[in-house]
Amino acid sequence: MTAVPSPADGQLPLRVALVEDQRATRESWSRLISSFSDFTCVCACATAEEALLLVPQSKPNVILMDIFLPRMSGIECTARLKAVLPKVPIVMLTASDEDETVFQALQAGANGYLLKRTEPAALRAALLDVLNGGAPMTSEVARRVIDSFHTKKPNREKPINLTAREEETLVLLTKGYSNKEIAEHQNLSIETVRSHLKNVYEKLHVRSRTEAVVNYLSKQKE
Amino acid sequence: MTAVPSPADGQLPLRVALVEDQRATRESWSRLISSFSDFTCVCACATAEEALLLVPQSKPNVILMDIFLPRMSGIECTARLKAVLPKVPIVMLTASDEDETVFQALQAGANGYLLKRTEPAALRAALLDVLNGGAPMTSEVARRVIDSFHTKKPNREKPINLTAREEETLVLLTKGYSNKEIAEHQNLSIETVRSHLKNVYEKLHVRSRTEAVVNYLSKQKE
DNA sequence: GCTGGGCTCACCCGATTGGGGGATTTTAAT
DNA sequence: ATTAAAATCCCCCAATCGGGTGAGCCCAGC
Repeated sequence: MTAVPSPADGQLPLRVALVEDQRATRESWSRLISSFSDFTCVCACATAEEALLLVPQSKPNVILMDIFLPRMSGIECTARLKAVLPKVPIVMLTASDEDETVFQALQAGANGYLLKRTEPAALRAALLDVLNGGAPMTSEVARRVIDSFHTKKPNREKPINLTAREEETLVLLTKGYSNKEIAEHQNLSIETVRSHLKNVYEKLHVRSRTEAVVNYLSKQKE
Repeated sequence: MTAVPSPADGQLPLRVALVEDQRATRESWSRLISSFSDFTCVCACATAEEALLLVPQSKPNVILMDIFLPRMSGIECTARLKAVLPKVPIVMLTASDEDETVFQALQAGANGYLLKRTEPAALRAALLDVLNGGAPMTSEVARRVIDSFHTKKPNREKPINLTAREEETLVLLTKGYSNKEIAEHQNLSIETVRSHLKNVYEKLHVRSRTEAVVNYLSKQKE
């Protein structure tokens, strides 16, 4: 959609920052990136701490970040860099296939996710993709991300029929209101609110407002 | 990773089912798919109802589903087909860029998501991708999916320092436990729990357990 | 026309919660 | 060694909450 940002859209090579703890990998990736005519690796850091210091100064157009770093993880580092450079896309790199880290990284602000065994051509494509606002991912990773959308829904039960008032009351509950506040908010007697709430509790099989709120909010998230 | 499933991995063409209400589009896509030597369009339905009837019989290896269908949406249809054919990947098609539908479709069980203006070659690649367990998406869509992981964080405030015990107590609150239950769970006096809770309330600037829970859960979601 | 469900409200009662004081001990940091 | 913060526990008190029971009112469907 939008054109590649930053370097005046001219012929200046796109600036890549790399964070990777293993020296051999770091150096070979750095060389690989600079070998592309339209890219240059302007920063190659070995640790998260170093990255926080040097990456912002190197004014990169895109950042490649290893997930596993000593001490501070690449995820934490991603979150912190995003705070300083919110516009610069960050692509995570990982050798392995842990499920958890994918989401943590994405939640930390990562824009893409690549396995380290990516081919040079695919790496270049991914860099261009993310610079154009895309979200490069390998098939496997995309699959896992998508899977997180279908996650466990053995929810074949009845959808629980709350009446209009009961629903309203429940929603106000989830705003943190007390019964009195809900009553005022709806121009009802406190007793009526309590009455609706009793019905809600029964229908949701809970015994307290907190349980009801947790129950309701967790269903919203799905 | 895994090889393309089903047709004995021999030379049998891969079976595609198509659900698309607009006749012109449906027929041209159907022809396009069958024009690939390794694919054949075995079913082209105009409505969700028709799809629910014919698609399972046509034993497809993959399903292409338009999002916008008359009466029952492609999303609802996807959910129902997934109930019958859980293993068959479904790729959603859409002409427009609505944000909401993406997630609804993915939650309904869609495995990929393509814009209709996809090139023939890219369509073929996407079909192969999803059959190999990938999750084909255009850059734009992938971007939106990824964005859903970083949503809203104008949270530049201080991170609120809860002590270990306070945090534990708060977490148990969000499980819907009462003070007594928390006390038992942690082998503490109820008074201690109340004490921690008072501190939590003060730090979070809330006045009730429900507010604390809402506050905490909303931060988790980000 | 009757019935049932939803909505409204009321009263009682015991348990829980929130807010206000403390006090003591353990742990960590200076 | 001194100090500060954290963690533990206690008591009091008023307010809120959860559960039970019951009672009118209105509207839609049979």
